[in-house]
Amino acid sequence: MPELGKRYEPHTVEDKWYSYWFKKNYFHAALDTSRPFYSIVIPPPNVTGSLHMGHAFNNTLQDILIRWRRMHGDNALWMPGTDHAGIATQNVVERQLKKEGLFRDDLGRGKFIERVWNWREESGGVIIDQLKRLGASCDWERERFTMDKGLSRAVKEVFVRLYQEKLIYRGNYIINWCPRCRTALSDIEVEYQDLPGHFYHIKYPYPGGQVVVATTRPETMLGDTAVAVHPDDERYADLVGKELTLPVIGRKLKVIADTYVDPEFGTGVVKITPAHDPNDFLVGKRHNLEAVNVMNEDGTMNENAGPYAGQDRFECRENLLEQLKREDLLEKVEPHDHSVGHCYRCHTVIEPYLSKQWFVAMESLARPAIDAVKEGKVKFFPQSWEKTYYDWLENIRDWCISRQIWWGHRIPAWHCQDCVHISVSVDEVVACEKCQSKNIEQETDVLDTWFSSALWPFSTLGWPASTPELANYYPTSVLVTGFDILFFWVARMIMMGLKFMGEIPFKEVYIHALVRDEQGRKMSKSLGNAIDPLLMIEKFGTDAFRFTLTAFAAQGRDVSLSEQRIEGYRNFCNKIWNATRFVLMNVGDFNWLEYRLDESKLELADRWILSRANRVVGEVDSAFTEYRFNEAAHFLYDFIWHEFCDWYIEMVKGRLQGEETAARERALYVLSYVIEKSMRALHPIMPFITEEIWQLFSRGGESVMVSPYPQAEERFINEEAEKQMALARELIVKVRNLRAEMRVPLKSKVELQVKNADETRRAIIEDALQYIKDLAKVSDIVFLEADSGKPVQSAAIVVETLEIYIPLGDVIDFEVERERQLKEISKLNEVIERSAKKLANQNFLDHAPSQVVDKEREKVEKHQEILSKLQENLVQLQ
RNA sequence: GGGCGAUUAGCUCAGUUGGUUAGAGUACUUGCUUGACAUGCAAGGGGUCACUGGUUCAAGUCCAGUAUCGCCCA
Repeated sequence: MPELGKRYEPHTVEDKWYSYWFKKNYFHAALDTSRPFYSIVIPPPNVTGSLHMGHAFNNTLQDILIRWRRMHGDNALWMPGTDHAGIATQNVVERQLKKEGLFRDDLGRGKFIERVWNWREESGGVIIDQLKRLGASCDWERERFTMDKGLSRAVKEVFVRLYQEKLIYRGNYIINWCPRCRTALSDIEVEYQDLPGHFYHIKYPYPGGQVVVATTRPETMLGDTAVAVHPDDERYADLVGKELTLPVIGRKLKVIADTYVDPEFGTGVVKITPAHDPNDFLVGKRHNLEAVNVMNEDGTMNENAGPYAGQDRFECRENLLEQLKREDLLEKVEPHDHSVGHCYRCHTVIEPYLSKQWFVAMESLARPAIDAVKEGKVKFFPQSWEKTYYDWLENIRDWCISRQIWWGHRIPAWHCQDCVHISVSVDEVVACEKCQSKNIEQETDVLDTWFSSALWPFSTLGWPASTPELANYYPTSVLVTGFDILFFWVARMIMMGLKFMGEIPFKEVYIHALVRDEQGRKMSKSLGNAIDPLLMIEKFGTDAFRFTLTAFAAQGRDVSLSEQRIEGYRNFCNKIWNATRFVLMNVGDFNWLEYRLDESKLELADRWILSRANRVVGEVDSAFTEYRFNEAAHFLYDFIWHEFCDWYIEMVKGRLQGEETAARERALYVLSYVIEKSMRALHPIMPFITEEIWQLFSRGGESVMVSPYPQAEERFINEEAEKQMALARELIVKVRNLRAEMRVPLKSKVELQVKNADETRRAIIEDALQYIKDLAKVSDIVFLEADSGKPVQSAAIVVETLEIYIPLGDVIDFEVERERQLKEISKLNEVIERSAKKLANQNFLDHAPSQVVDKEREKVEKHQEILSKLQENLVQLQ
């Protein structure tokens, strides 16, 4: 057997095994129908992206599930890929062009798109390599891109079918416009932020008077086409029907009555700007008002803004206010906080803007999606997200899917230049389907990137063709994602899956929280608190990093990450490494796989650790089933470090150094068994170190990755051994404690005199004799008769009502001993008092289940016995 | 304004369906170059489970309210 270094060096190990797995083709899920199918589609990261904490967390959890199910023998497919990320990618390439002094218009659409593809070839998909460093066991052969031929075909197919069913329509509506990206956005792509602003009270004159109108966006007044009051507002009853003059522009504005106006708010008079406010737009429809657009696409004012044409919208605001002030039309300015929408891609202030866009009618798609979750066809973990999901779908609004950018799926619609008819088709249209004119042009808008993402679970499997992949891997088993894209993605996938596959896209959804910094703040570039996952991998190794994320993945809680924690789990890797190193140093020629274990010869420590090991793997397995990742991680951590290393290894050292070969070999067998089994159990979380170590113990096994996930072997579960070991451990801890407090040097061994031990416990102590001697530095244990007194110059401990004297000779400090006893006594008193109070309560006796009452009685009896012994000891000290 | 969630040790967090003396990591104190590991070992200190009230034989856990913080929606 090879010798290991003192430290675990992650990097050599990681590269080695990842390429080994790759060569062995373990990542690939072949269509083999003999095994149960398990599938996950990756939330496709942006092709422009590089791995951040959110990705690392999300993909670690997916990899755990996939590796776990693969080891269970499932035909496990993890479908990878990237998203073309329309706006984000276009921005990246535009920034490059800018450095060359170019704009996209300088290239033209065709050349620009070519350039984006080139960029994608060269630097896109960096994140794929980063996922590999994370250990992701995706089926890379099947990697997809949302702009692939196949996926593009799916997008067109869906568009055409929805259009034919009149679920996609085109129309003039108020949408959210980003003047920087120069495109429309959907409602959910706008992020609202409460910002301090102003309420401007502006006077609108009319012959014989004026009314005061309050607004937060004065520049939009240039597009006012009416002023509204509430029909029941008596203050303004005689104003309705009058004509006002819009300052600056001079346009005549009718005063209308509409219940939309809240008389309590502001002055009770509202300016109506149908082209720049969604509510005003609706008022405009009701009252047949003209909609005057005063802005250009880039956020500057257009010719309708009169003297302000050409100015930026915010510059215009300032200048306009100046003018109003000069003309005494600005009554007052009040501070006013309001919620301002920002572009989720570039954070520019969004402008509600009237324009012609394409929409998906959502209502009929939403209903089945609601039902699917209500009927339990799709289950959410944690379940609490269902409510948020219902709320959104029940109040859903139509989805604006057209974007005025170039990079994306161009809408498959052709406008006839002669008869205005729109021909929508999957295939290129060469002649208008209505008038056969060849004078047609394809729609220039592209689709919202999320439109193609919504199809991901089936488009990646080959839809619209009916492929065997689709037949077997759809619906997928689980979707793992963050709550931030519940609406963007999860809900839309469910809708599209039901619509086009007639079936849900995934059976379960595990929704995880956000990774935050140690102070619980969102990680962001601007805050400078982002931790780079690759740096962490560099510094501490992939396994330590993955384990940290897993250990903190409690359902419904954010993950607060700090380097210190990763360091802690790096130490765990090292601990595992050194436990292995220890075993290998002792193993020699012994081959545990050929060893025939005589279970009847197993010692107490063996029986105990085998019981614990088997119990733990069962617990870990069921934790994974319920997505309790943090518990799985903690079970393994505690077992390996605090049971196996701290106790078992310490307990077998004597045997390993001893002369008796049979005892030595049994210990080596158990050590090997536990390590090998633990490595398999731990592999989904820490793929690399487990492979490295498993290979050493499997003696020519292929890979831990394709070995069976460990199951609890019932015959090893041994409650008796666990109880016995608990007594031995308590005894050892108490002796150590006493030695520490009395400052007994490690080199001087102490004798234990156990008084009044019944046969059972005497047997346990005798079984554990060597462990007690080794771990508590005890020279010998003698059993005293019931009536024997306490030896002079001795301390005493009570373990499970067993009284144990420890003669210390000169070393004894009676003051310390007295304090020790007093402390124990007061602790016990508290416990007894609490129980006694319960038992004195007749209601408790009447109502509580009898086991609970019995337990309480036993507790009091036992503790009282201990207490009286402690008190006796105390008396003898005085 | 509506909804959701959080509040447990100095810090970061676990705590299943109510039932042992509320746990972990980290930090802290003390002692250890123990033949696997100082990225370590042993021992220890540290908590009015945010607050108020209620339900219950029994509440960190269930209910109501209050406070503070966070997120989503309008």
